[in-house]
Amino acid sequence: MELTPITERFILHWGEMGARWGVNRSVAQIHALLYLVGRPLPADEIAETLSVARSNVSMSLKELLSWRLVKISHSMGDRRDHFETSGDVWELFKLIVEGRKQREIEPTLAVLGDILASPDFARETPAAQQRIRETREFIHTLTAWADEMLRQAPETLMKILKMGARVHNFVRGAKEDKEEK
Amino acid sequence: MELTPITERFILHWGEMGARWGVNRSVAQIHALLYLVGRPLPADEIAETLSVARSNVSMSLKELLSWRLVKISHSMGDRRDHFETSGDVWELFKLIVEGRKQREIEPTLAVLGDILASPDFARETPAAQQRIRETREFIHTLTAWADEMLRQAPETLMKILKMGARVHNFVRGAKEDKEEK
DNA sequence: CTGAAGTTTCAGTCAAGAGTGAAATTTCAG
DNA sequence: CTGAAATTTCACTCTTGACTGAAACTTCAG
Repeated sequence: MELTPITERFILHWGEMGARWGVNRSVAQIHALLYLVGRPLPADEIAETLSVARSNVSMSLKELLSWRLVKISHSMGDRRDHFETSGDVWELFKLIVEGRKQREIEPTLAVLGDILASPDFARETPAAQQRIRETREFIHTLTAWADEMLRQAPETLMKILKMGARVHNFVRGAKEDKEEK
Repeated sequence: MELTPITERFILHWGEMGARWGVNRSVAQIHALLYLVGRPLPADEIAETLSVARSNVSMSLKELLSWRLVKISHSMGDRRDHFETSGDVWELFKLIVEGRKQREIEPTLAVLGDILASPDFARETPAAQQRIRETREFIHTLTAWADEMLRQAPETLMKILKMGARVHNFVRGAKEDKEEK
C-alpha cells in the first residue's frame, strides 16, 4: 500500500513520540498505521507499507495484542490473520493508561510498600521516611483517581475535562457556581 | 556519602522507572538522591555516592536545572555549587508534567495543526480526516484540562483527586450527591 | 595577575535494545 | 497424511545514545 505524504508524516511523528515515551518505534508506527487506515490489514502488508522486516511486524503485533490495542480478524477466503485497532481515541487512551499502570505503577507501589514494611525503614532519617511515605501516598491517590476516571464512559470523561474550571469551584463549595458568566 | 540499603533501593528503582518513561537513568537517580537526602549536595558528592563520572553528574544536573527540578544554592565558605530539589511531590509532579507538555505535546499539536492546514489534507479519506481531527481535539482537550488542574494549589488538587467518584456525580447533575453514605 | 579550585565540553568507548533474515514451527487444504 | 502457505523464533548485526576521562575553560582568593 502506498502512503500519502500526510499519512506518512503522522506515522513518523507518532513513532518518534512513542520512542520518547518508552514505546518501541516500530510498535508505535504500526499502531498509527492501523489507526489511520481504519480497516484490518495482514502483517505482510504492514511490513511492506512501513518497509520493516516481516518478523519485526510479527513481534510488534504481538506486543500490541498483549496491550489489547489491536485485535485479530479474518476475512473469508484468506487464511492470513488481519489486524485492526479501535478508531476511538478515548478507548485507545484508556487501554494505554491501563497497560502502563499494570506494568509500571503497580510494581513501583509494590517496591514502596516493601520498603515501608522493612525493619530497616525506621533507621532512615525522619525526613526521608516522610518523603517515602508521601511518595507512596501520592502515587496511590493518583492511580486510584485515574482508575475512577477511566471507568467512566468517554462522553462523561469529555464533560469532566471540558469543565475543568468548574471542578475547582465545586471543590471549593460549589455554591459560587451559579455566579459564573 | 554512604547510602542505606533502603535509600539505594529507592534510587535504583527510580532510575529504572525514569528509563522506561524516557528519562535518562542517571538523571532520574540523581534526582531521587537529592529528593531523599533533602539537603543541598555538591556535584562531587553526588558523583561519589552514585558511583558515576563527575562529568555525567554535571550534564545530568544541567538537564534537571533546565526542567527546573533542581536549584543551585551556596553555603558560606564553600565555593562549590550545591544542588537541591523540592521535597514536595506535588510540586515535582507539576514541574515534570509541565516540562513534558512543552517539550513533547506542543510539538505534536504543531504537527497535527500543520497537517490539518495542509492543502493535501482534503485528499485523505473521510475516515482518516476524521481520525486526525479527533486526535488533535483529544490531545488539545486533555492538555487544556491538565493546565487547569496544575494551576490549582496542591491541597485543592488533592481534594479533587480524592473525590473522584463525586466528580462523576457532579457531572451527572450533582443532585444525588447528598445520597452518598 | 596567577594558579588552584571548580566546572563543562567533547571525542571516543561501550552497552542496550531495535531490526533483520534464515530456520523452525504451525496450520490447513487437498 | 503431506506439503505449501503463513507465522514465529532466535542468533546476529547495527544503531543509538549513555557514560567516561582528558582537556579546555571559568572563577576567584591571594
